[in-house]
Amino acid sequence: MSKPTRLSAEKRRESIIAAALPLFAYHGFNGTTTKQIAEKAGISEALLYRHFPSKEHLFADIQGYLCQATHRFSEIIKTLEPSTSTLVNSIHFLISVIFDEEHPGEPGSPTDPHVYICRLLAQSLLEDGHFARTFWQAHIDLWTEKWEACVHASVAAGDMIENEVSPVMRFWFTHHIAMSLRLIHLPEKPAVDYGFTHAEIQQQAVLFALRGFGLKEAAIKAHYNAAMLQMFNEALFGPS
Amino acid sequence: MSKPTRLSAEKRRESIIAAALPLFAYHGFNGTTTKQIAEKAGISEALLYRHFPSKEHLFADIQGYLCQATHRFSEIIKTLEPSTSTLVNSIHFLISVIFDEEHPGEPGSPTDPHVYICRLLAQSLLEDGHFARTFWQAHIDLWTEKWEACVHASVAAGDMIENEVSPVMRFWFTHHIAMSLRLIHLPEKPAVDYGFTHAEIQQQAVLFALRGFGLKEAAIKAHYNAAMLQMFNEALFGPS
DNA sequence: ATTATCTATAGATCTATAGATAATGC
DNA sequence: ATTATCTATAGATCTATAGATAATGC
Repeated sequence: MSKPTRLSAEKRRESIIAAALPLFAYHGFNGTTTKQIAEKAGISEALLYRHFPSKEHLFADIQGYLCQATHRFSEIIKTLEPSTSTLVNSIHFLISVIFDEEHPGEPGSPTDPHVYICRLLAQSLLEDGHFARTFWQAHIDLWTEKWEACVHASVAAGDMIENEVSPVMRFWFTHHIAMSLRLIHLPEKPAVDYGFTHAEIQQQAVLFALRGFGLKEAAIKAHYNAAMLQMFNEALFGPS
Repeated sequence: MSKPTRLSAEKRRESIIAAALPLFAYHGFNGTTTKQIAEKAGISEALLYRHFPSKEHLFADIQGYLCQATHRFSEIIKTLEPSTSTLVNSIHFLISVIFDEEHPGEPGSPTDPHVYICRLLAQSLLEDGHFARTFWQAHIDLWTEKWEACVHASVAAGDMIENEVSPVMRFWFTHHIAMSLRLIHLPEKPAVDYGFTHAEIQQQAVLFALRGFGLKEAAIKAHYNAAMLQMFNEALFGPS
């Protein structure tokens, strides 16, 4: 503790960011002190200020770092053929990705950054919204084109009722349901007691969204199999 | 300014709460100083502490004050007969109430407290969620019973496809769409550019929700007339 | 020789209180 | 006599910097 390993500038920067991210996410910009960050990173406050000119800069750098979209899915998406099936799977996937994030054991444990991102997004919406705007622009643009194609394909296949709601808006509404669910589950004790398990809520959200899109009942029955998708997910990401 | 009117304890308390609410809403608990509150209320910090033992207490009292549900609608709701029509109107109304709140001119202008409530709810979700839980419990319990009745009536009338999603959950999903829309429009520049006007977004959200509920196309066409409801709203609440 | 790191501290706030003063109501 | 209000300030933080020291790499 009093003998911190000496790191290269780059590594130290990263270690400070890694220490600061959970603190900012859980306590907000104003609720986090440079002292806390330094302590968590195992360094002095002075060193923090050698790497970042100010607390604001550190915060901005963290946000910038998170905006570098994971284009990991980008190529997978391109390979998917536009169809009802792809649409259904995508809706399920979208809701899962946003709503499924497991709670980190202790605040600050090395979990995937999604929990932190959701908190920072909400914080951003309470401020000028700049981070949220940039983040969504970077990430969502990858999807919309394929989604629109899926809607058209689904209508053409007779699986979906043609309707006046813009395909992109339907996508956003689905996203928004998942986002609110996530926000409500941010506190240790969820802010709403729905009376259903996490899996049930998720499944019902997907069904609501599928109907919201205008999918016909027969198509839902044919293409949406929650249990199967659950297994699919577990195979991909490991059991929850 | 330097000659503040002398108020009764009760009136002064209220004036402090009125001054503090917008500040807390816009800058958060940590982002608001007792000095700012005192200045806005036109009093000294010392007086603030005569009325509230601490900043935390003031904040808690504000939240408590906001949780006293406006039971204004409570009686109206009781009179509504469960029907497809009532369901459609309620969905429209729910989304309007949450999403429609106009932006206050300057932060702190005496607007209706809804804008502030939304911000405080979001802040609460980033903390322990206690305020959000209490607020929703107080307000939403009024609705659910009637809503379930509407869903059953609608199914019975042949307007809605019976489906496995819990009626209450369908209500929450609708609420959640509106809440996310509101959150995204909290910043002066909305965090998402949907490419539609406010009215268009709202109308599409209602249609998405109606379909999400399982309403049949014929029933939607028969009962949902956005333009008419808009006029209805304006007659009730004045033109926006 | 350069780079990473620390200790110590200045200067600015921020919450909260002590103690004094002015206005009201009986 | 009571109640509302103020000025002044203590004590605790909090951000950021100055200046010194220890480790690395050529």
